[in-house]
Amino acid sequence: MKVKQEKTDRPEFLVADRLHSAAIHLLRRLRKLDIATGEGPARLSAMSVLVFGGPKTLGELAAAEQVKPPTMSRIVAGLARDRLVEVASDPEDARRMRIRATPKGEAMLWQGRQRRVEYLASQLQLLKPEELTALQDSVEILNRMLANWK
Amino acid sequence: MKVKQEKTDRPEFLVADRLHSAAIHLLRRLRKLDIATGEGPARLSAMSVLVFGGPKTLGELAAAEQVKPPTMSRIVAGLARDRLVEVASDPEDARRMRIRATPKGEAMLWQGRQRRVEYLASQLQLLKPEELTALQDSVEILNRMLANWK
DNA sequence: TTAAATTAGTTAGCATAGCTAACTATATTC
DNA sequence: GAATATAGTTAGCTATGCTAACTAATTTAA
Repeated sequence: MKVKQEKTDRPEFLVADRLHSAAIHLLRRLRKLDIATGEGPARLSAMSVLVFGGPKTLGELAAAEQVKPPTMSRIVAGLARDRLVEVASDPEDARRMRIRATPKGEAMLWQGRQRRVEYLASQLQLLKPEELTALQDSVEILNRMLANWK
Repeated sequence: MKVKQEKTDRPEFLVADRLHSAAIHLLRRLRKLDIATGEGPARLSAMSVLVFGGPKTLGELAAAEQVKPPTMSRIVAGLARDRLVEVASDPEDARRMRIRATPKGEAMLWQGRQRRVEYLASQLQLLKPEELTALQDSVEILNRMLANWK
């Protein structure tokens, strides 16, 4: 362990590792709440893109979610089966499909978000106000960084 | 959308949602690096617990990773098959198993971390120094919060 | 103006990772 | 010694990721 000390002491190394760990454990816990909505994280994330970003083609959705088309194809099929999205073919190009959230889908997303935030908020209460502020800022830094990744 | 404005304007709501989104997208990207190690995130996370926390029983590992025993049982079986961990029965209690990382397992973990940090570091260079510092602090706040969750 | 190439999405089939229910084996308790 | 409790496993389901190979539609080019 001692010989590897120089490696672990590099600050980006530590940030990378701790960030990885935090993301894994955060998602594991939030996933349990999401089970109550009856939908998994990939579906919720796709719904979120549709609700906040408006209708998208399958390819656009796959790109936004950084998954391959077959993966998104199956996710959309599931959402459509549950009437959370509506699929229509693009009149301009019959290969494309327009995917939009239904009112049912929007409602589901709001409820899930509500559930998540109520749980998270109860935990955030344990933080000092300045910690919450710091976290808030960093989440935006993180999201900006993620948005700019190649 | 307008009618729901009060909800979305609550700061914890926004932090929760953005954090959720950031965690999902961060993990999707890191997962792609981890593919190069030939191991999935659950395996890497379990290895990390073993390497940094020392040998554990299956139940302890499952608890640390917040998954059910059957899930961890399969993960450990895969790690053992690949000789990344060694399993020995506890002489005190034959029901228990002592799971420890092998040198091969430790090496794999170091390499994966190395790969991750090199990728992350290249992205972190795009941040201002004070943003990196802020992120670093917040990751610790987050990890503390996660550690204290019931 | 057809033929070739490209693009959008689907289908089939594989792996990982989560779960519950039901099981085996060992320890503990009464 | 019998009943109960505990540690892990096995079987089988779901969801989510992938690649390879396909269909259908559009665009490009001969």
